[in-house]
Amino acid sequence: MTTSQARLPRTPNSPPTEFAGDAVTWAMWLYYAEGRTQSEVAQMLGVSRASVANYLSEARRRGLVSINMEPELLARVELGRALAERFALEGAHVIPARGEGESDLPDLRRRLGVAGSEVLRPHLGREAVLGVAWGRTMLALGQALPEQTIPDLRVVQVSGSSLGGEESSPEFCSALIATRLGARCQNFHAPAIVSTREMRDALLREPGIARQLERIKTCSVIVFGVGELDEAVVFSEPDFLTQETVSRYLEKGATGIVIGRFIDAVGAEIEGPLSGRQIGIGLQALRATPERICIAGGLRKLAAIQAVLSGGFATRLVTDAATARKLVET
Amino acid sequence: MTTSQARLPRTPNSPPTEFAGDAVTWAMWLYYAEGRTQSEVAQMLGVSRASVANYLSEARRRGLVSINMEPELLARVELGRALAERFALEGAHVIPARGEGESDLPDLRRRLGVAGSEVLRPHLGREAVLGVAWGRTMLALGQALPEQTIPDLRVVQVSGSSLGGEESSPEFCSALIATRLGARCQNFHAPAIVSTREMRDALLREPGIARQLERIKTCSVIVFGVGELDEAVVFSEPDFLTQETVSRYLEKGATGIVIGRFIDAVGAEIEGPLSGRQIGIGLQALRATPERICIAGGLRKLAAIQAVLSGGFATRLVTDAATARKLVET
DNA sequence: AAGGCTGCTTGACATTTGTCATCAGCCGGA
DNA sequence: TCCGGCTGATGACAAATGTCAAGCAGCCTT
Repeated sequence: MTTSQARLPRTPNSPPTEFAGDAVTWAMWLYYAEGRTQSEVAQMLGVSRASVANYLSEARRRGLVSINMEPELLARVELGRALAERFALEGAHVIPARGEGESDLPDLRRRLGVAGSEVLRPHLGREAVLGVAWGRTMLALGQALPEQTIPDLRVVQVSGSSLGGEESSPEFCSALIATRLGARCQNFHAPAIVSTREMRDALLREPGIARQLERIKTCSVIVFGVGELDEAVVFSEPDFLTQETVSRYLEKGATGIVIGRFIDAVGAEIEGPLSGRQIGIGLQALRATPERICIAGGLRKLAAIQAVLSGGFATRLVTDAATARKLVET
Repeated sequence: MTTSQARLPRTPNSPPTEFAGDAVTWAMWLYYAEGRTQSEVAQMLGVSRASVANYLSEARRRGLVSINMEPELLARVELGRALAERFALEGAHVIPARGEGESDLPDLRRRLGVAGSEVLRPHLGREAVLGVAWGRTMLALGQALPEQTIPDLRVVQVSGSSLGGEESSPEFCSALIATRLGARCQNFHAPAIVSTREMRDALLREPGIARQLERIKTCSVIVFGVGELDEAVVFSEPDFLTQETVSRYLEKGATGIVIGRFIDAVGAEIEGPLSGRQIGIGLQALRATPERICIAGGLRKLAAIQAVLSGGFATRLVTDAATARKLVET
């Protein structure tokens, strides 16, 4: 025989009129709406607390109460999951899409930068080597990074200099990011594009350049953006990226630009006027880097981002919800 | 000095990419979406369980997660509260409104009957005396009552017989309800309306009739419906409730009928062709009853119900959501 | 640098909650 | 009338949770 105490006879109380005949609803109301404890509710209903617990789980089962997450947030998390699944990424971070339409690009870049800095952070232990590409999104990343000092961190510029506008040039981006992280910055002392294959080959034989290319191979993580490519795009690099040049690549099916290389819709490199004249990390070397964080958003870049992901160039992606939605739909 | 154990150094884990930089979101996801315990979450985030508890309450405070009640249900409960407040009732029970428009009246009555039986139940202890009016809603109440046996319960017919259709007549309603409750039924052995005042006065002097009127005063609870009144309404009592009679009352501002009495918009009794010729509980006697449960719904009865409530004839109301909404709006 | 202040984190503890075997009441069949 | 099975409620217990004072780190002021 157990030592259980004698079962108390209970006289269930009659519910207030508004809950007539429905103890489950009554209990639910007292618990969820009035914030009472199950013990209090049990006392008010005149039943055991265990019964109240049962009523409440019944109410949840019936869907009378439900716990909802912010749908926006939920969607973003699931978009991130879906992206990672769809493109075999290690992870994807989706930031809120501001309103509709192609609204405020600078703001989008700023927010991508903030998110990117969060995604980047865990990969920046000491002894880490961070490769940095170039572009306005990378600039935004640099601006978003908090000032700190990560001991023994190295920042490596992964492509030759003077591509892009003044501020978003490779040398500036890597310098800015290195400064913010309190890291040593190792720059490329060569242009990104030269006039001839011969010139490139000669430069590659230069000890400083060769060393930089070796350093690139030691990168533990690399961050890069994506350049979109269509008839309307113009580059602030008048010497080589002329309208003419771009058109040639477009004719061959170029869909986007990663670290200065033109790729088609599935991520294959496209030969063209610039082939053999570029100095900087190649697509093979990129893919050989352990962590490759791609930061890019905005629907204009949709096709380009898709190309990058299809090519397997990224292990992680930071993008906005609107773009993410389109990406998983394809 | 306390005996508290040395504080463990913790190394917070870095979040998956999709939650980059937001431990609160990460914790929330693991806890609410994946259903893990706080301890598990704490282990995964690499923080103490107490911190997880803090994160979660932060998430709730920020509204990232919310517990929602079925809005329909919530509205009904609050309508009940509002009705009780607005009309100084002890309580009001609001049942769901089926769809829009004046849909299915028999179904509405059936559901009102079910709800009414639940509201009535707690008032039916032994020694209780239940007064029963008449009408199709009372009939529905009778049909909804479960068969049972309440010892020493008495059911009292509160107005004279043969008003309303065959089945919804006072004598049938009280008999049905008494049968269902296993109670003794005390009927009125007189018509509800007679031809002259003299006849009524004479009947009131009859011992059986007088005794029944005394019994009415002993009622501990009375259930009644509400009759709407407009140009279109027709009664199945051709002898007295002629179109002509109804018109007379309408001219005087009659808005509804309670237990056979005509009342205006604020619940005052209206003198008219039937004055002094009715046999049954009067409005004063009704108001003297401790518990007065009014069961009535449907927008056609809106004005009539409002009149009844304004007159203070009910202590409790059972109605539908659509009607309740209109009632609290006035 | 020292010191105070603020905000976040933590371990400990009391409370609250979920669960499970058990039990009373009820129904239907023998 | 008895009996067996079924449903829903209960007490007890273990697990999960909320809360608090104390601790620590960063930051600003002095």
